[in-house]
Amino acid sequence: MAASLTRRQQAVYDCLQQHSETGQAPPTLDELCAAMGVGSRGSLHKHVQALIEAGLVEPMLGKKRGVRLTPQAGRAESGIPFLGYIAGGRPIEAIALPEFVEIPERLQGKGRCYVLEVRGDSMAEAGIIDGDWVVIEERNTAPNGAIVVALIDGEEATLKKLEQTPGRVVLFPANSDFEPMAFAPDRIQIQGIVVGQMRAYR
Amino acid sequence: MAASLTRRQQAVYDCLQQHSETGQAPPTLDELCAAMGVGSRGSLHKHVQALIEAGLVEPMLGKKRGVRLTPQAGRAESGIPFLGYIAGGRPIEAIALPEFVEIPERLQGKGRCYVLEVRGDSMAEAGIIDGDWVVIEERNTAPNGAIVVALIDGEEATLKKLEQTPGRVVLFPANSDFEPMAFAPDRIQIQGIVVGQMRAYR
DNA sequence: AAGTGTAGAGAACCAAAGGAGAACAAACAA
DNA sequence: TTGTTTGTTCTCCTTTGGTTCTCTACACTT
Repeated sequence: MAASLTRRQQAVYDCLQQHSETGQAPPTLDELCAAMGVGSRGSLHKHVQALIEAGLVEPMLGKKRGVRLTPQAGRAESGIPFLGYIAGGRPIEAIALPEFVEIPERLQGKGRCYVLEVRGDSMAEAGIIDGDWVVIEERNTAPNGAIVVALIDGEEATLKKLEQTPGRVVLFPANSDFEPMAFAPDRIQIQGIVVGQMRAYR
Repeated sequence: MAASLTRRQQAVYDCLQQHSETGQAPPTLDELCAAMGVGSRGSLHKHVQALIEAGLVEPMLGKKRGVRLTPQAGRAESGIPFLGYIAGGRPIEAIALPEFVEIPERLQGKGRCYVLEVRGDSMAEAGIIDGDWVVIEERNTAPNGAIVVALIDGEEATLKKLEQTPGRVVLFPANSDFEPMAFAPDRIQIQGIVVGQMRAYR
């Protein structure tokens, strides 16, 4: 996506951002034309198309026509949200007001991601220890062997390695002090998988 | 390579750098001409070409036309450099040209930092495993218990936990398959300490 | 004086960027 | 329904800007 924008594309993008800060509804192409001194919708549309391809702007909602541009909502704060803490056997402890943290692209998944801080050493032998941050990609399925955030009976959230067979789901801790746990599939709900991890030494 | 810039080339380069510090989009040749009091694009282009060959400036992205000069090379990138690989018992294996990676502030030290990729599992029990990236803060001293990049006899670089007593330096791996190693202090040179670590799951 | 390297001017070329406007289609309003 | 709005696609055109070229001028060396 690194294809950099041309001048005009940049100008259109700036204009959209500026407009979005006013909190009003996204502009129509004609309004944008007027704002930028362009006489033709068709011309402007090319730039907008380029922005869409660059991933900087979201196309119209679904299939509806007669709708306006929506300059990608979540882009305001860059980074991904730090949501709280995860410890085996308790619900995720959310913090009141999520902060946003900058994450190297390398650690990010494709979908929506968030960050949790790990409590406890139940995954220590997989290199995830108390106080580490894990980057979670929101998903409800996961391949065998992945480290997942699993919700047990809708209440306990836990970080474990996943092994599924038809009719059985086993959650493996990576710590010989803990035992693997087996469940019927309908008791387990996968909330996301670990795509990245990091740790600060202080 | 960058040995001999002519006076005018140097001037153009300075001008480019100065311009890049304003944070604005790179100038066109015409704009550069105006800024330097030159009347002809063709003349300026020769200098720019020389800078490109000297490796001081990146040419247009791909062969895109209508695009501007991007004086990439010499300037300060955001992020910190990824320098290469560290494996116990070998010199740090540097990569040809360092890339820059964005690192969350949380993982950064106060001083100059760089990133290395860890080879091998000699620190596995400290949660640092093969393929992890570690953020190193450049220092030549370290407190006991810190994980450091240590240079042994000026040649082998290794990642170990440090324990110093007067007259003796012990490097502890965090893996029971490996043995601690003790050295006379003058054989060990500390190159930096680990301030952060991260890992991508793929 | 001849040769060499640096510097500028200006013309010509050409592909990309940008724009105008028509025509069409889907959504909506009356 | 009909007409209007708005996004989309298309063709044709102008402008912009990097590239290449030749020609000239100056400074310095041998």
